[in-house]
Amino acid sequence: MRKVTMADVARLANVSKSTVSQYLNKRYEYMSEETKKRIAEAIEQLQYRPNVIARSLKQKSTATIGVIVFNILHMLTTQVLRAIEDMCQQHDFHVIVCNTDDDPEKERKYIDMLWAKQVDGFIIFPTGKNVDLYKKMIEARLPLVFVDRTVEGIDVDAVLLDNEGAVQLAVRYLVKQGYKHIGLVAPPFASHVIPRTERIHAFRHVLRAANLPIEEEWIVTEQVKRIPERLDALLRQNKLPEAIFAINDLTLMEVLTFVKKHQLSIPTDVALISIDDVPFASVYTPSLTTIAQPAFDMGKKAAERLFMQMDGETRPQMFRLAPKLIERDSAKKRGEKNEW
Amino acid sequence: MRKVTMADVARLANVSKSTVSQYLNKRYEYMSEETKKRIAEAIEQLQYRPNVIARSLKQKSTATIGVIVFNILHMLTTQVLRAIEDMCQQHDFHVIVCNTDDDPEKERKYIDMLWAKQVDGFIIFPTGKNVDLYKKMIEARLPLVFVDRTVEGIDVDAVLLDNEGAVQLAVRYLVKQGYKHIGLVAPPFASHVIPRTERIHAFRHVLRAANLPIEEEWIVTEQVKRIPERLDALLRQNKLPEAIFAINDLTLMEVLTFVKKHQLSIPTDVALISIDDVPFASVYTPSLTTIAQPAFDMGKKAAERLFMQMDGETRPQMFRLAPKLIERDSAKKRGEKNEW
DNA sequence: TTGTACGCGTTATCAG
DNA sequence: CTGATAACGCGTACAA
Repeated sequence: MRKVTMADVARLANVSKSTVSQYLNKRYEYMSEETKKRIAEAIEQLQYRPNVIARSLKQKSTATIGVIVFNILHMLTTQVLRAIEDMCQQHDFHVIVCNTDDDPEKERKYIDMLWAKQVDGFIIFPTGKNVDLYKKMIEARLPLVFVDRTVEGIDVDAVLLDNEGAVQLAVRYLVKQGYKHIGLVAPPFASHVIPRTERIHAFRHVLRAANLPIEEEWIVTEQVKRIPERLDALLRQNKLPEAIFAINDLTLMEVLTFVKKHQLSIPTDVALISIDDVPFASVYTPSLTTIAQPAFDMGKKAAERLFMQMDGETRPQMFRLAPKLIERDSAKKRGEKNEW
Repeated sequence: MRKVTMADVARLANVSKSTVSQYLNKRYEYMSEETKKRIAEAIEQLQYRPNVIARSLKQKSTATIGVIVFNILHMLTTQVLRAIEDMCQQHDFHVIVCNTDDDPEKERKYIDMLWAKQVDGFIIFPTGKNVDLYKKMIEARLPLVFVDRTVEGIDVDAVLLDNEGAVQLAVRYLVKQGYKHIGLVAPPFASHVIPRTERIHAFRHVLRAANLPIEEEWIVTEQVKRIPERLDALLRQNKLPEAIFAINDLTLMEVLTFVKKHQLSIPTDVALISIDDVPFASVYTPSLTTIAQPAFDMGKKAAERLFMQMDGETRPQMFRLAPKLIERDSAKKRGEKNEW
């Protein structure tokens, strides 16, 4: 059961390989109907499938891109990926997906391997720790788009959330609803994690601009699993802020764990808003007010830019996509009667 | 800036291509230190990266597998995928991911394209509608594993949830907690959707075995978006069952929407259990009792079987992985005081 | 309109 | 220990 090749088809159809090739590439302008039919029959009879690998070798294009993410289990990642895959589908491209778990070593290995595999481009959620490699990719003119994070000193297309805008949306909303004592909950500060850094930074910025007090105790940046106990401590001291802003879905979960444990009432005891529109936001009681990331748009944009790069030279650009406030009940006006 | 090839390295190192090739493949047994060094230097200087595509052509292996799923956005899919990717990472394999949206046409196209791309194997969540193609794949000895669903008449490795067991776990638990009037909520019946079919079927079976009444009105199989209204109707007629079994996460969401709308109290007004351990199960109030699918194990098993097939012949086998009851508060004993 | 011959970048074989 | 040379399967001038 040897693999059938073009030569086999040619032999059976009694023509040469090139004729078969022309046929496959629809260059039938000068081909007799008779020949076409014979080739078609031979292909059908032999169940011939062109070997794209061989073609790639010649044409220097694999119609495949590599997408390197931290963890496909994160909702944002999944959605971005889905959007990328949809775009690729339209261009008859395929997507190779790799998880780095935010480990620079894994990232390096994946980039090397996919590069060797001749992928036509990369969309990466960068760990930020392989600056030399990123530079080499750019030097080699490998189409490349960063998503979610950028890396200082790397001049490349990047598609990010407008984090400052997201924080503004959240904090201003809380303020408008009458909350003045606002806390933030985030994982530990890490300068290379752009969204986190920007959000925490913007938080201070926005509070200051609104003339609100910045209480350091209310800026909880902590290992995710230890967030509930940090909040516990605040509660014990009776120092819980009136409202909590969770900077992403992971931290939101911890806040909810805390809230549930103490049977606090939202938003009466503490109001709640978060970035990432979690799927259960509307069925939770009370329904959760969130700032949604335009995940699909981000994926779409990233893919678009990548295809533009593959089509020809473009200048690197940074795109900040707009977040969206989805108002529900968890941060309703202070003192206002809640209907749930 | 032409791509640098092995020939360039050979020229610079003053050896032949074959020697470079040997070097790369670590066949240095009879190679002089001197030569080794020269080659190493040339490679470094030229920043040479072997072209895996060319190698694949020769070796008939791409170290790449195709994974074809309905929709990467589903939690089960994401988790299975993550497990597959982890396994592949260990074998230095890559994963191409494709979404079919349960459309047989898309599925056919993807299989054809990936086949042409010479992937070394397939893991598929099959739509079930391309029987001829599946058969051709098997005929061609293409390593293949089905996940989540099987297809009648196709003799191939398949990794599935033990659906009957999952339903038993759910219903027996409800019964043990004192519930007798149990309803089921599911998307519309469709014979090729194995999990759904098996769960609905098993539900009747288990009820019968437990000598419980099978009330047709309580078996709600309906378009997901219309589920709440179906439940509304039951409620209006005062015919709501004591407990509801949602056969997956999607339907669970609809039940929760219904519950929230009417401000019903769980489990007092209606108890709730579902298949799929949604991420918010423990922070919801009350926390949700669920039947968890062993998604990671499923992915791992599928990948293992695929690698076994690639290693040599194996006999097709069906694997039924065990679900797990995660007891929380949404289906606590009828009449028992709840502490949330 | 079709066939010949060569190139794509690598590996395998076999001399030397 | 190293180097020619022939594949691998396909695309494409160029020749016929």
